[in-house]
Amino acid sequence: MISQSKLENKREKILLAARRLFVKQGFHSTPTSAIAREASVANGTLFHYFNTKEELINTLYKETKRSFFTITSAGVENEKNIKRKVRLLWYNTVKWALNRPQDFLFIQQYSNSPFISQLTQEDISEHIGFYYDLIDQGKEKGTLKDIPTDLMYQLTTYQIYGIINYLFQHKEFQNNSTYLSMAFDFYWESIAKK
Amino acid sequence: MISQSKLENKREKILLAARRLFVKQGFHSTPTSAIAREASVANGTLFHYFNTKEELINTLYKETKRSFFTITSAGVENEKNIKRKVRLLWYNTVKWALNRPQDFLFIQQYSNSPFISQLTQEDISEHIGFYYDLIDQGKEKGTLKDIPTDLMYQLTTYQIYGIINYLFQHKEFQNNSTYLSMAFDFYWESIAKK
DNA sequence: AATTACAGAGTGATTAGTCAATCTAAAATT
DNA sequence: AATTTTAGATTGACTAATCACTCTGTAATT
Repeated sequence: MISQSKLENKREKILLAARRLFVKQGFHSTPTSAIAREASVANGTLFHYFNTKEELINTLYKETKRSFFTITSAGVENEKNIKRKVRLLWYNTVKWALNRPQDFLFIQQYSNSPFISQLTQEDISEHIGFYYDLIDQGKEKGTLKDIPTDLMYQLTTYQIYGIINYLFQHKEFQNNSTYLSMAFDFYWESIAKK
Repeated sequence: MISQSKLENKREKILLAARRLFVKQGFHSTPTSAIAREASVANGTLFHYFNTKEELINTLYKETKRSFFTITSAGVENEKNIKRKVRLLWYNTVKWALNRPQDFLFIQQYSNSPFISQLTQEDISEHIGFYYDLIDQGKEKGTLKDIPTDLMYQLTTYQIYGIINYLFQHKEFQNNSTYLSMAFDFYWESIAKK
């Protein structure tokens, strides 16, 4: 079906254009007209695919987040111990962010914005169980420190944000495996039981 | 001079009102008219004190940030060793955020927004030296781990953000000294040399 | 023939910022 | 001490621009 592919094409172009502009200027200072222009479609076309600007933003967020979870959790289940699971998750996450800086910046910006709706909150908790289970497993086996699961989740999430933002500012280290390895060790030591 | 005090009064009222609304709704969805209304001043008065909305936002950011540095670094110089300095800084920061959630949320939101101007960046680096020096001292004395100063700064900053956001969600722990102490220990262990 | 994709001019609402008029209070003059 | 002058504070109606979204017509697809 050609129309189907065309359909997906324009919809996709609008989403990509929106993300590019949102990251650069923020939601509220990016008019829908600018998004349409950037996507090379007419103003009305945007509203053909998304009823409101808010719906566009929420869709973009949800699709980005889903892609994030799919990519970063790939293969983690197959690793045989906690440390290897955590390491793979860490590397997947860092690589994801470096390969798709737009996505990372968009999510970071979005999750700190007062724009967050219940929808978003629910959407997060949909995937969060995966992380909580991993932390709980690690604690049970005595591999990870015995601090509250949700606290550890929060702290490690922010720590990864930290390293990613650092790597954005220091492009020279992005492919430096020694450096990345050091950063992971720092991370691991902070959560592993001595 | 009474007029002087009145002057400061309205300016202050506008800044406070702006922060309240920005935290709730974000910059771009908070019209200047709403700020004026919230501050109980006329529309024109806002533009008497701030030439543009952007100037208002930047002023608010700079004043909040200055207050942050003043409060959180209070007394740190007088502590006798690195761990005590770091601990005081940590507690000052956490308390600052818990006592002034509006300020914290505003800064967090602002620093992740694409709104950041060069001005802002310069403004940050004005104070950042204090932290860098502390980290360097700690590394020299062998108290802190030997990882790049700016990386450690980034990681620890985000880690504190993490714990603060956690405490916002778990008000029951905000005055629990055992809990705070555990969180600090976690923090300290992650940066201290074993 | 019927449905869906797409276009882009058009609309009412909202916005940042202006402006001319009024008020206030202190300084200058009598 | 009483008065006038002056400078800045404050107001809110106003404006030009911009915005999200609609509507109507056309082209493409089934």
